[in-house]
Amino acid sequence: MPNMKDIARIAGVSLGTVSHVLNDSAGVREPLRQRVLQAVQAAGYQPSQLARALRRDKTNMIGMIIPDITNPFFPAVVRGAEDVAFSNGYRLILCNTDNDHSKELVHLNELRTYLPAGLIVIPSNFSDLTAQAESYRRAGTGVVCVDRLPKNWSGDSVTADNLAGAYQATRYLIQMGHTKLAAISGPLHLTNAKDRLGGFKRALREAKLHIAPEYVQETTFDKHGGYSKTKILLRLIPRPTAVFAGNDLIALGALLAIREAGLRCPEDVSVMGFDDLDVVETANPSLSSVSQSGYQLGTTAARILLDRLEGDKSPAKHLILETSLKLRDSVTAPIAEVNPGQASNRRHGSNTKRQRAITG
Amino acid sequence: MPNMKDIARIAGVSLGTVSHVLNDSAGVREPLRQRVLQAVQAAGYQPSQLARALRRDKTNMIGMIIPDITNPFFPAVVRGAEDVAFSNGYRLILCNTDNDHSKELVHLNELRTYLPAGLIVIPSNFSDLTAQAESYRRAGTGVVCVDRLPKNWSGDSVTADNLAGAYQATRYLIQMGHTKLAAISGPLHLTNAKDRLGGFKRALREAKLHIAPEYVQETTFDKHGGYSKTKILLRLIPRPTAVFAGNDLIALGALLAIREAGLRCPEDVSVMGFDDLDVVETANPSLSSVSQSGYQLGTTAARILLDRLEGDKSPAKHLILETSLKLRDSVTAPIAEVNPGQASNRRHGSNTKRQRAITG
DNA sequence: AGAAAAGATTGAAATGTTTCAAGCTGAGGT
DNA sequence: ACCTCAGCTTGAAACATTTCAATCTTTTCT
Repeated sequence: MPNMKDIARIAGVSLGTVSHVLNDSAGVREPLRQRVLQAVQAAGYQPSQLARALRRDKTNMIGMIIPDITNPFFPAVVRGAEDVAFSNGYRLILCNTDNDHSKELVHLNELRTYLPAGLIVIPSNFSDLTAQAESYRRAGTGVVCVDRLPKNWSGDSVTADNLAGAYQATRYLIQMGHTKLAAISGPLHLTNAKDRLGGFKRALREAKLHIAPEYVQETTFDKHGGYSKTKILLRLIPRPTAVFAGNDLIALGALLAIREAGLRCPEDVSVMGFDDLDVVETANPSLSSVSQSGYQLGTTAARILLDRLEGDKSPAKHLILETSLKLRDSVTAPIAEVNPGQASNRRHGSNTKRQRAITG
Repeated sequence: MPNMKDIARIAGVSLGTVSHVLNDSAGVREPLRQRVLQAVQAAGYQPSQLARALRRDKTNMIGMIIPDITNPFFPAVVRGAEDVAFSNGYRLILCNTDNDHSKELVHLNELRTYLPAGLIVIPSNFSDLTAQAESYRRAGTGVVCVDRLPKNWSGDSVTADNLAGAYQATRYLIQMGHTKLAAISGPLHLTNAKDRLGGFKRALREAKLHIAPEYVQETTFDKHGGYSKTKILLRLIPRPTAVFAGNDLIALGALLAIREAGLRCPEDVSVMGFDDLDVVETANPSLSSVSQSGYQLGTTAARILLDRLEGDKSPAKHLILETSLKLRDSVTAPIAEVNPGQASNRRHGSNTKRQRAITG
């Protein structure tokens, strides 16, 4: 691998000149410039990112810390971030925390020694990111939080409008005629889970519907959580006719539990998910869900970070992205109640293209 | 951030001694050792990975190049690789190629300037990895290929036993009584697609079944490909009673097309997938599939790579991981043919736990 | 006890950049 | 023709480590 010294020799100029040509860091007269550029071409020279980073005290790598790439919501976020980062010359270092804040801490500490230009983080459970980010920021490293926020977070963040999305979805369920609603929330120490439940409750309040506390269950954001909590909900009397799930995985678990209980969705129980993962379209039945764009979450976070790296000193940004309601087959009016026509209509049209988006 | 010089000063020793203590690169007498260690503790010193890499001419980062993290099969591979890499002190740089070999080339070239310790690659379409890897190897950087192989690949590789998996699945379809079989293959320039189709054809040959060429369709490894090719297959006369899909996404697309054609799966058409993604369990109907472990693909590749980095000079390894057949609701005997009892049995038991694994 | 060998410690060079101060060149004004 | 000044160009220092050769200590053997 040729280095800058080689280029300097080939072009017959000094080391400094080569550097200046490469970085536009000082005016270099055209003939010299050309000689350098040609030498670079001829030798196939590529500057060592390592040496450059050492000297500059900053790499062009972005640490991306997420709970688990295997969770179907996160890949889109990562991809969004990678696309923006890559096209601006940055690379992504991927770290999985398994939602374990001590593993997150290990990543945070070890990443430091690589001098990343910035961090994009989906915080773990009980994340201590707020404290850690402080020390990163002192070193001039940007930190952007995505999807959910750790305790006391005051830095940049990008999240979906979880509250509005859940509110809208719940209001829709109520409009369809449901009054026996239940919710299965994600872990309530996560801000996104909390906001979603908040939206659910607000819609209930506005409709003057009261539900007993056991109609709201809290669990982990996965299929098994949805499955086991749905089993509990289905034993309640009166049985809920609609379940608002904290995310799609919970909703898929709910579907399983409903089927296993010998009940049908949506005839006996309607289910509403959150996230609108690709897979819910092929679920049985296809799942109605609150749609949020993980990809956009990722691109937006990366964009904010890059702006910071380019010197944006404005106060912390808290971007909230819109959600929309995707209606499919898992929600219908409660059976033998108001609007039976609409209900049956909804049940039979299993044409895959049927899908309405209510935005805002 | 304290550096080694600070530690040397605090401990009252030379720079070299600190380095030796930290790397065990030379015997250091206990009292000195302790002083150094204490100084490290006291100052909270962490060595700069950058400087170390510059000097050693090698980072502890592993470049992971994959088509698209958003494709549901790949996250598990990445996660497997990350787990092994992380627990051995390595970090993963994630690069998406979108199956575009020129984008792959860009990544390959740019990664070089970071001096990665190794590369784990799921090659893109028409990948030129073979040539590129040569230059990496000359620089002492290991390259391991996963899931599918580029042209003329002779280096380390880890793949699933695509041929055996497809063979087994097809034989099962034949055992169930199907004679009108069809296949929707992934792009045949990809080795995994080719092997799967090979397995399919071998099973046909052994059973002395002949099918016209139009019963084998080739498409991309995604839902849309499966959807559009299934539409073609369903128009053939006689209509196939079973479709072997090149992967689960194709199979999910097939499910859509079948439903849209007013037909039912499995009653009218059985569908067999490949990969056994998490999501196929909740598909409608739940999908029978050839199961392969993406996670294990990832861990195995990382393991091989790390062994190489630790000096394993043995000849190129070509690991082939076993697959197993996961039976769910999307496959049944052809209707009104042999074995009607088994068929109806299969159709009605939609208990999610029903699932048999036939291994080997 | 003395010499040799083995082992511990050190200082400096080297890794490939960027950047800063200093020196150089050439143009423009007198 | 000389001076000034601006703009180029350069060489060297700095970044934080590893490693090698050299020096210094200790141990071991006679």
